[in-house]
Amino acid sequence: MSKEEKIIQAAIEVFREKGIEKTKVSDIVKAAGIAQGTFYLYFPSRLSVMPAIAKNMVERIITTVDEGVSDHKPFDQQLEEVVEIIFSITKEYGDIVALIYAGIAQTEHLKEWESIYAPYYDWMSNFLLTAQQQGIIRDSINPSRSAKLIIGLIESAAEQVYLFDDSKDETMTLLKLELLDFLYHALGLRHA
Amino acid sequence: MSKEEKIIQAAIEVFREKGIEKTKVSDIVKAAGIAQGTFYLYFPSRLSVMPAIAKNMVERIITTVDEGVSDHKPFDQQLEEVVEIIFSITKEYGDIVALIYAGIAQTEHLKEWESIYAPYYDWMSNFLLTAQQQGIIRDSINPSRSAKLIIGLIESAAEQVYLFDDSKDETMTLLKLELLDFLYHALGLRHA
Amino acid sequence: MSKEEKIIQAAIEVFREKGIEKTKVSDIVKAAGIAQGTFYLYFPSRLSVMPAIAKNMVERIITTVDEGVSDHKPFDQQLEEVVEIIFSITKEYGDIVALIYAGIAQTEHLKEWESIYAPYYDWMSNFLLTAQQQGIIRDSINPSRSAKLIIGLIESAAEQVYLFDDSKDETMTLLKLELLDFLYHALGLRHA
Amino acid sequence: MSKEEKIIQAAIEVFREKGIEKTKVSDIVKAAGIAQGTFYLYFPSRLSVMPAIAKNMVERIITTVDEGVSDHKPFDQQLEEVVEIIFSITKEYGDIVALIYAGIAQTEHLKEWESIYAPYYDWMSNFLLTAQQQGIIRDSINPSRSAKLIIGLIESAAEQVYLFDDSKDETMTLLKLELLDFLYHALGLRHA
DNA sequence: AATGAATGAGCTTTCATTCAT
DNA sequence: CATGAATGAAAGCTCATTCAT
Repeated sequence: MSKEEKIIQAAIEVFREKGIEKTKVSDIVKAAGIAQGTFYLYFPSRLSVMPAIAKNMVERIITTVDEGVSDHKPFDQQLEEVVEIIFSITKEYGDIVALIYAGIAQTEHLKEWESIYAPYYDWMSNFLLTAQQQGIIRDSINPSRSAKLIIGLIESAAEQVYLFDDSKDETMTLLKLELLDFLYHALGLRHA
Repeated sequence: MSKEEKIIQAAIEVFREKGIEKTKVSDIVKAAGIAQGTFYLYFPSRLSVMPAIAKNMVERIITTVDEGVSDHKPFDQQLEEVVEIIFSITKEYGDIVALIYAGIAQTEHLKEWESIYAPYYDWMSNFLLTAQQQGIIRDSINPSRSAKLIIGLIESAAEQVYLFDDSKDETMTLLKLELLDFLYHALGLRHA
Repeated sequence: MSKEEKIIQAAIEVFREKGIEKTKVSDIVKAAGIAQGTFYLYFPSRLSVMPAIAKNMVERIITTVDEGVSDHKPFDQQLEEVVEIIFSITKEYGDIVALIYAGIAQTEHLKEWESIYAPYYDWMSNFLLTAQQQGIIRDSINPSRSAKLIIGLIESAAEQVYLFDDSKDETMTLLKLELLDFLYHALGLRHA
Repeated sequence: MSKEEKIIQAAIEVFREKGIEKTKVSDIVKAAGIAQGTFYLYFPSRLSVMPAIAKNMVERIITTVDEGVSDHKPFDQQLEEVVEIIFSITKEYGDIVALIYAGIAQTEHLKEWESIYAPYYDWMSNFLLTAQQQGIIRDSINPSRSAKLIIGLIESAAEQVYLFDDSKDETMTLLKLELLDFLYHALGLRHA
């Protein structure tokens, strides 16, 4: 693992543990097993790790979604899988993603967030396009625009559950079902 | 305006201008026209203004939504108004809300966010319930759960446009239309 | 003694002891008996004390010269006194003046040095003018321009002796005599 | 040009541009086109280039003076040439000499300054001695001691003009004339 | 001899908080 | 209630120096 990767991994670890404001560069380098100065050979300032972390996280998310969806299953079940995966990712990484978003929001890097998310939106856009071409979802859907809506929708639902709610399992299950139903209707799902 | 309110208004102003991490207590008190020490008579620490700001902001949002929706119009037009309002609120306040959310996320106050948002969800929930009782949206909608979904959906769409996009008007209009269409389908809208 | 004066006195003391590069703000505040942060209430940066010190030093020098010269004595003896005084000031303060000049030279404050020295030059200029009006020194002397030459001359001679030479007393005495003789000739001294 | 010379030249260049405190070893090596570590093969520490630079500068000065004075001209014109040269050297190198002196003053190398200047004083001393042997300047002059006085005098006059003054040409010309007149009288110049 | 990545001690500066008035 | 000078802990960052290659 390169020094840069070490720093990113260590930063993720420490940010999760202590939050952003309380994470010092000294904590990161200690966790990474490198010297204080070495940090600054790879990142020009404390907060500039943020976009790198974000990229790393989003890549993980995309990989997980991409690998987690079963190619052969019908679309409605695939969509269910997508929701499941995003919920479970949010459960696992949601805090850190929220944290990082917060961290980026504080810097001048906000614009980068968009490009970091781009491949995620692309994946969803393709996912919708395929379904549309097979006549499974309504023709009036614009895949690329709806991709953003859907990701926003699922993520915000997941955040509701994991970040704020006292998260009784039941609450989560119910919201997830409501969400799926919502999505099916929104997409005009026709059973193929 | 009481000193406390002065502090809150000043804090909003300064946070917007300089971001959270870069806003010092000294900036806030200067903008508020009070002495450094006075701040601590009203708030125990620098970040403890955050929840107060949040509350203030969300109250404004709810008021705006509540007053902005025309009682007598049909539901689909009301929904359009809601979307319009949330978009325009996000345009105006989105940066500060994101900031505050970020600020709160960094503290132990995260849980408070939920209670601050509660009346907002309640409003939407009632809005849906009314429509449902009038048979305008599908029966299978659970108003309270869908309220959260819808607010999350609309807000994330608005953020897409205003925080990240280069926001050509066209982009915004198209996403808004897609969103409305999405919502109409999701809610199983029947013209009354 | 005001906090600002305390800082200046302490800074002089510490700069002499440790030199400029090795003097930390922490040393100064320790010597001044104040808190680290208090320093920055009075001076915006570590090196910005320099001009203040310089001013203080030059004021001392002028006072010493002014008080040290006997009004009633003949000019040649007064000039001897001036030389004596500048030599002894250089012995006492020369290191710190050199240091400060060095310190100022490193900053953007160099121009200030001129205005700090101005009253010193003025004193000398008046001293010469008086003598000239009494017909004691040649008429072709321009008091204001020669004032600068003479101060530069005496100071550089004194520096030679105290900063570089191994400073045997004899060396010093001889250079001082040479200097006086040099000055008498230069000024075209006529015994009144 | 050897690596060592490259370093010295680069250091001169960078010190002039950025001042001493702000010049980093990394700046010097970049300007010299060598690697960071290579610096330490030639100089044991950052400030140890200083005496080398000083030596280099003073050698240049002596060469310039020595070559610039016309052997065959009468003494008073030669002296005028000396003044001219020292003024023009100060104009060109004065800042860096002041800087270096400052730099050396901060280190333990101060004593070296004396030996660096020695050949300069020697040149002037010989210059005076020759004139004295020809009966052109007064017998009571001690060439070696007056050499130091005169160099100090001319240099401080030149510094006045170039480092501090706003240096109108007129100011400079007048001070230079005053200085020459001052010197002629001081030396008891007799036209041969 | 030359390199340049890595080091880590240590600095300046900031700023939330306190408290005597 | 209000003030604002004073505090001092704490952290980001720099950069001279080293050393494995």
